[in-house]
Amino acid sequence: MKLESPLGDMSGWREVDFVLNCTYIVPDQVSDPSFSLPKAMTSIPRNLTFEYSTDNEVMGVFSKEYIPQGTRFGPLQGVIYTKDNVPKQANRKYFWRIYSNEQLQNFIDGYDVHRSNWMRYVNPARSLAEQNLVACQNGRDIYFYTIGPVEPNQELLVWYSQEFAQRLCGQQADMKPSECSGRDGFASLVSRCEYTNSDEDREPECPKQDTPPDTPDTPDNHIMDFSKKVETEASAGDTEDRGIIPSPEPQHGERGPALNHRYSPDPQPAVPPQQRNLPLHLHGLYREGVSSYPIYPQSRPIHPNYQLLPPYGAHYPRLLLPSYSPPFPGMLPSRGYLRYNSYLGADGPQYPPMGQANLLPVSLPYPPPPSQGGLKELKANVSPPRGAPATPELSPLPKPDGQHHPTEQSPSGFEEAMNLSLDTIKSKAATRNGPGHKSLPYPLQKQNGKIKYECNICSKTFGQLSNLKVTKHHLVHTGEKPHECQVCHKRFSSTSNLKTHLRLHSGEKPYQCKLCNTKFTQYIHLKLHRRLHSSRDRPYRCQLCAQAFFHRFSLRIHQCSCCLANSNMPVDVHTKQMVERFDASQEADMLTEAASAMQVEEAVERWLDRTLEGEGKEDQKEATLLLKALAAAINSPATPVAQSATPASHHSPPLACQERASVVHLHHRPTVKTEGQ
DNA sequence: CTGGGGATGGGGCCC
DNA sequence: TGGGCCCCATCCCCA
Repeated sequence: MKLESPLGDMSGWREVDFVLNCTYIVPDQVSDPSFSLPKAMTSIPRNLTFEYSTDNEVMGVFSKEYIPQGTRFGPLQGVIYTKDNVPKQANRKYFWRIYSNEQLQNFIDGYDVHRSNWMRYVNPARSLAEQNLVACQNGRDIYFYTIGPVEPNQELLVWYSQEFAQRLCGQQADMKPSECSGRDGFASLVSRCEYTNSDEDREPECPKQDTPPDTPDTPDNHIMDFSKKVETEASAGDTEDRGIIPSPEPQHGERGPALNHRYSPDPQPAVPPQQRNLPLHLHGLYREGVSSYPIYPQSRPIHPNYQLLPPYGAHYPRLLLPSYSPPFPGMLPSRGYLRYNSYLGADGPQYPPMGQANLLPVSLPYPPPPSQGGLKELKANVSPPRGAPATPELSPLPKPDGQHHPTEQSPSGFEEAMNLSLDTIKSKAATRNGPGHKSLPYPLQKQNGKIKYECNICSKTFGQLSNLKVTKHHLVHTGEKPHECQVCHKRFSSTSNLKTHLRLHSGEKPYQCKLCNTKFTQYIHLKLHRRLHSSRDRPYRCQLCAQAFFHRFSLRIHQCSCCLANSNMPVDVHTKQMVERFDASQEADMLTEAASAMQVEEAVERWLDRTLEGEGKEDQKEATLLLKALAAAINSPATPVAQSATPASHHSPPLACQERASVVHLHHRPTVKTEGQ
């Protein structure tokens, strides 16, 4: 079922309309300034991810989940140049023009990966059909708006808003696609816009200043001139950001859904090499109808089995998407680890501190931006995610040239270990590595003779003799959610979480409170709920100390260990607490009140085994005491106190009498599975 | 403010 | 060794 776009047709919208009708605001991730990855990498919102080429270059930006129409990303960040202070050596590949009152006001230069944000990596749409973002200037910022629902794993592809294009190209904006079809046509149009229209006609007061003539030092100053950008980037050895080196990419129309899908097992485009030098960035846009923005996209081909989620699902409970400030990119893509890890090389000088874009004060030719206008804009939540390390980055600093040195770890090894897409894991394990392929990107340490695996992102260590824990853990960093609910298509990082979630659809509530019959889908909820019942809800009360229990057998243990058997001794507070804890445990809950002594004993042992793992010697001692208390409870004859301690409604014989014949074997007895009632 | 309940991250066991 | 599964603590939202 395809849902109607709630905002309808946007084709006639002005930039202000996008501002006022923006439905969701997705701020950039706020990263720790001390984190060494460039801001262009770390700023990508959590619901987006990078796509990487086999050379670990950023090929584009993809959605990780459903993104509704009218979602705003941005603003674009970069170095601000006024038209007068553009350095002559400036590389203009990532220049964006900011206009005020139809006058060129300044440029935003996204070239520097430390001062620009993720938006520099968004590719231009090469057809109307594939476009899903529109670039708008709001105030003196540039934002990208979704012009239709964006499906999961779909590439974000942007084109200018109509007004934006008109500012850039003036009358050329009305050109029909046929007049400008093809790459050369677009390039020539851009040149006209740059030199004839914009600079001379529309901005006579600042001729050529925003587009100085070609020089060997600035070979690609044709803003938006795609072909030049590609050539120069590829030839100039631009190692600062290797992500912008063109990667194989099919022409529009040849780009199939497989390439658009992140989990595509074989993203190699089926185009001749000579056709692959296509632009990766908006500034060299090639597409038909350069400046028109006439038709909002028909739906792109999507995953054939995908069904649209409700437009305002659980991930969009509010206007603002949650924004974390991870010390490492929680948005690291599945394949991105390869690149990410290249930044975590073992040596090399530091990156310079990330600069902050020096944004100019806003002087609005348009209505004020959301924060000042009618649109509700919430403050980004910059608190770190749960589980994020307090110390953000302990790994070795990256190489400044971004070079990857896969000597000790082959790219395939990283990819194998890190890409937790099930498809990828299975296909690659089957086709290339096979089972037992070992390329662990984790430092292995030995502690007390045991191998420890350490996550090289957050330095968390895992003790199990398997890197499984680490790969599971790594989902936290990659954001990968390989397990999908077939009902609502929500994705989860683990099967367990998915299973829990499925109970919501099935209505199954397997955990029931014995006292009030309230049912829960998660055991922890029952456990929390039980705390609500005050002692008056605990029907089994000791008449000596007034302590109450949920279970009669707990009372018996308590009486024999704390109040009766040891009445001539100081009350062991710890043992008392242990009995109380057991009484509230799942193991105790699983027993009926008519449970045999052996069943109670086994339940205690199970609970002790589970509870005392990792606890100290004192706890072990208390466990022993509890077991002794249990033995005493089971073996001691019933006492008048014990009888009277049980509620009148419970006239069954005391546990000790019931099971007098039972022989207490605390160890080495067959396991009796006790089912819940 | 409190409790219900969904989601998330993670540890451990079994096969 | 790794996939599946269970369990748990915690966070967060909402009524």
